[in-house]
Amino acid sequence: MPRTRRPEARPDQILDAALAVFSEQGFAGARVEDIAKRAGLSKGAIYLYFESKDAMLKGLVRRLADGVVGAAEGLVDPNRDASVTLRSLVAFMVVQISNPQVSAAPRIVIAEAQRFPELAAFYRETVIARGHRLLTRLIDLGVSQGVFRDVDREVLLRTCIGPLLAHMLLTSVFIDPQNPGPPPEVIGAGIADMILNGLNPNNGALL
Amino acid sequence: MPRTRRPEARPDQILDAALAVFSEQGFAGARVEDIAKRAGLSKGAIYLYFESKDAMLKGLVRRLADGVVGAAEGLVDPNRDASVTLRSLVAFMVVQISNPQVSAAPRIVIAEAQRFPELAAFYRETVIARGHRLLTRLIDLGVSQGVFRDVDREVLLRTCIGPLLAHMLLTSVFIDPQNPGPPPEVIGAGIADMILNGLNPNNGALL
Amino acid sequence: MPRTRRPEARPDQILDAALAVFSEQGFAGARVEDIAKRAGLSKGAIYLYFESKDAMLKGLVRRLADGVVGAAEGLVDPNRDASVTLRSLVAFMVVQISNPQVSAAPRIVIAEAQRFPELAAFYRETVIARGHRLLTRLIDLGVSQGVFRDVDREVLLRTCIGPLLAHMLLTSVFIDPQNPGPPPEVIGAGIADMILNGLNPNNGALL
Amino acid sequence: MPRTRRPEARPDQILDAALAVFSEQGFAGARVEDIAKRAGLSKGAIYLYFESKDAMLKGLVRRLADGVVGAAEGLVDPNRDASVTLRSLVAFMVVQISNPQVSAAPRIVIAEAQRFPELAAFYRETVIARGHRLLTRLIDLGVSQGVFRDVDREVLLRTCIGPLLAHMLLTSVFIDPQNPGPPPEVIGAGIADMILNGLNPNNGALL
DNA sequence: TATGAATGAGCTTTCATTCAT
DNA sequence: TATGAATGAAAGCTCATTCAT
Repeated sequence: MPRTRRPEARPDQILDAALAVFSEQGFAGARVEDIAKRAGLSKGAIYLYFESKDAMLKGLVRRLADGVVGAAEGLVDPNRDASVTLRSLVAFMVVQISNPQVSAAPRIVIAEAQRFPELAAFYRETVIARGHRLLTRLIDLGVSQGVFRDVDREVLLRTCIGPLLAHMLLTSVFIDPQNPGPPPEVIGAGIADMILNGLNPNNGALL
Repeated sequence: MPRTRRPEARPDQILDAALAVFSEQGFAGARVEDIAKRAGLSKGAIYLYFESKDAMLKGLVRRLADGVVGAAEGLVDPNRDASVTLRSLVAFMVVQISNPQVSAAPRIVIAEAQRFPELAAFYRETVIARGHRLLTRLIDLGVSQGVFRDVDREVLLRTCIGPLLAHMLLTSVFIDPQNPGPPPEVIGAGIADMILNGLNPNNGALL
Repeated sequence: MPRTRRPEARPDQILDAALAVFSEQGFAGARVEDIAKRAGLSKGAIYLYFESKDAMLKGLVRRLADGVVGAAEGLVDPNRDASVTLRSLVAFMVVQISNPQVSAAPRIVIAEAQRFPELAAFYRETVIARGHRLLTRLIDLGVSQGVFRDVDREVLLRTCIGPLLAHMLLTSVFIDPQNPGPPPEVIGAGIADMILNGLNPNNGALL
Repeated sequence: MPRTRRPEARPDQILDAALAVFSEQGFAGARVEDIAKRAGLSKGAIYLYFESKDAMLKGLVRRLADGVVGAAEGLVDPNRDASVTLRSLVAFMVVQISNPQVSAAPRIVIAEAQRFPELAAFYRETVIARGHRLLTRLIDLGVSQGVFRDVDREVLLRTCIGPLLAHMLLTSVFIDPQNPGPPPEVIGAGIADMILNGLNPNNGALL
C-alpha cells in the first residue's frame, strides 16, 4: 500500500508524528511504535531516518528554531518604533505559544532537559540565545529611540519570556477545565501593556 | 543496614533523596533503588512509607506547597502598602526559586505533568490556585490603596509568575556555564521594578 | 494488649487463620501478613510457631487427617450391614466436604501438590492411603456378607471418592452463582444410591 | 536465536511449553522466562502472542475445550444404545485423562481457580457446562430408550465425572511410585461397569 | 514471647533497537 | 526502502523471612 507522500518528505512526516505523540505522552512515555503508526510507517522504518528516539527530539527542536524563532526575528525592523515592534512581537508569540502544535516542542524540552544535557545545550544555543539577542537588539533600539528605559538585559529576558512561558504552562499543562481563561489576543495585549508600562521611561513614581 | 532507626523521620528522609534523584535523572529516569540507596534504605523499605514512585512525587509537591507557598502567604499583610509587599514577595520568591532544592519540585512537575494528569491537577490546586488567590488578594488591596492600576487577573498571574519561572529555567535547566548571570538579589529587584512599574497607575503614556 | 487465648492454643489459632486465607487466596496468593492479622498476631510471631509458610500447610493436612478421616474410620462397624455403613459413610462425607472449612485443606493440597512433592506424599500417606484401607475393609466386609459384588479396589476407590471430589469442586471452586444445586443431603443420598446400585450383586442385566 | 520462523505455529508452540512448565511448577511458580526458553523463544517474544501469563492459561483451557470436550461430544449418537455410548465415552475419557499432556490443564485450573475467578468461570462455561449438557443429553436418551433409570442430573454429573477426576489425581498428583495401579483400559471398563450398573433400571433390590 | 521495620531476591511486563527477509 | 518478529536489558513492586528491640 504505497503512501502518497514521497520519500523525501519522510523525516518531516515522522517529526509531525513524533511531535504529536511526545506532546500527548511525554518523551519517556512515547513509544516508537506509536510514532511509527501515526506516521503510517512501521517501527523499523523509523530507524532508516532517525538514529534513535533522542534524535527525533533533537530534530524537533531544530525545526522549531528554524520556524518560530526565525519568524520572530523577521518582525524586528530598526526603522520602526521599538515599542510598536515589541507589542506586535508579544502578540505574535502569545498566539504562537497558544497553539499546542508549537508549544509541544519547548514543553518537551523543558521536561527532558535535565536528562539530556546535550539537548538542553542545543536548545539554549538555537532558541534561547537567539531570543536573547533578538530582545537585546530591540531594547537597544528602543533605548536609543528614547521610548524604553535601560533595564538589565537578564531581567528583561525573564520579564519578556516569562509571561509567555507561564501562559504556555497554564494553557497546556496545568489547564483548568473549569476556567479556560481569556483568548490569546486579550492575554497578548495585556502582557504587552504590562511590559511596555514596565519599560516606560516617563514613569517616575516608583523608581 | 539502616543507619538510624527513627521511623518518624523516614518520609522526609525519603523525600529528600527522591528530590535529589528526580532532579538529576528526571522522574522516569529515576530508579527507586537509587532513591533508596541515597536515603540509606533498601528498595523494599521505601514501599513501607510510599505506595508507589508516583506517590513520592505527590509527597514532594505537598511538601513544597506546605513550605514555600505557605511562607509566601505569610508575607501578605493587609495593613501594609501593597507595592512594598509585592516587592518583598518577588524578592523572596526569586531567592527561593534560585535554590535548586526548592526549584526541583516544580521543575519535575512541569516535566511530568503531561503524563500524570492527576499530578497536574494536584499541583494546580495546591500551588497554582493558591498563588493565584494570593496575587489576586494583593492586587485588590493595592488597587483599593490606589497604588496599583486594575489589570486583568489572568494577565497578572502570567506577568508575576512568568519571570520567576523563566529565572528558574535559565538558572537550573538551561544554565549557561559560560555566563552564570547576576545574583538572585539583583534579578529579584529588577523583576519587581518591572512589575511595579507595569502596575503603576500614574503612568499615562501608554494607556 | 494481651490476647485472651493462652499461648499453647497459638498453633491452632494460626492454622485456623491459615486455612481461611489459603482457602480464599490459594497458597501462593496468601500473604503471611494476612494470616497473622487474621490470627490476631504480628507477622514475626508466626515464625515463632511455624518454620515457614510451607510448614503451615503441612500442619493443616495433619490436622485434617486426625479429624475427618479419623471420624470416618469410626463409622465402620464390622457387625453392621456393610451397605448401611457405606450409605452413612457417603452421607457423612458429603456433608463434611460441603463445609468450606473442611474442603479447604484438600482443595489446597490438590492445588499445590505438584509443587511440593513432599506435601503430596504426606497427604497420600495420611489421608488417601487411610481412606483406601477403610474402603477396602468395608468392601471386603460387604462381599463376605453377600451384599456387595467384588469389584477392583482401585476402581472402587475412584468410584467412591470421585463423586465427593466432584461435589467439592462444583460447590467450592466452580460454583455457579446462578445455580446453587441441591442440598448436601439430597446429593449424598443420590450418590450413595448410585454406588450401592453399582455394587449390587443381584443385578444381572449388564454384567 | 529462533529455531524456525513460522509465526503461525507460535501460539501452539508457546502453549505446549506453558503446559509443561505450569504442570511442573504450578502457575504461580512458573516463570515466563522458563516457558520462553522451553518454547525456544525469548521472554519478550512471548508477549507478542499472549497479553499476559494469565492469558496463556486461558489459552490452554480454550484449547482443551476445543479438543477433548469436542471429541467427547462427537461420540454421542442418538441412534445408538445409550449404554453403549456411555461405556465408550467413559473409556475414551479415562484414556485421555491418563495422558499427562491432557490432564495438566484441568489440574492447573483446579489449582488456580480460587485466585482467578474469571478463569474458573471460563472453565465452568467452556468445559464443565458442556460436559453437563452432554451427559444430560445422553441420559435423557438412555431413559427414553428404557436402558437407564432417571437419576438427578446433579448427582449424575458428580458420579460420572468424579471417578475420572479421582483417577487423574491418583495417577498424576498423588501417584504412588510403589503402586502404579492398573492400566487405563481396566480402570475405564471398571468405572463404566459401576456407572452402568448404578443406572440399571432393572435393579430393584436397593431402591 | 512479641513486634514491625527492614531486607533483597525474584517476578512480570515494557520497549528501544536490530535484523532476516 | 520497508517490514515486523525477535531480542534482552531494565525497572517497579511484592513478600517470605530476619532481627533489633
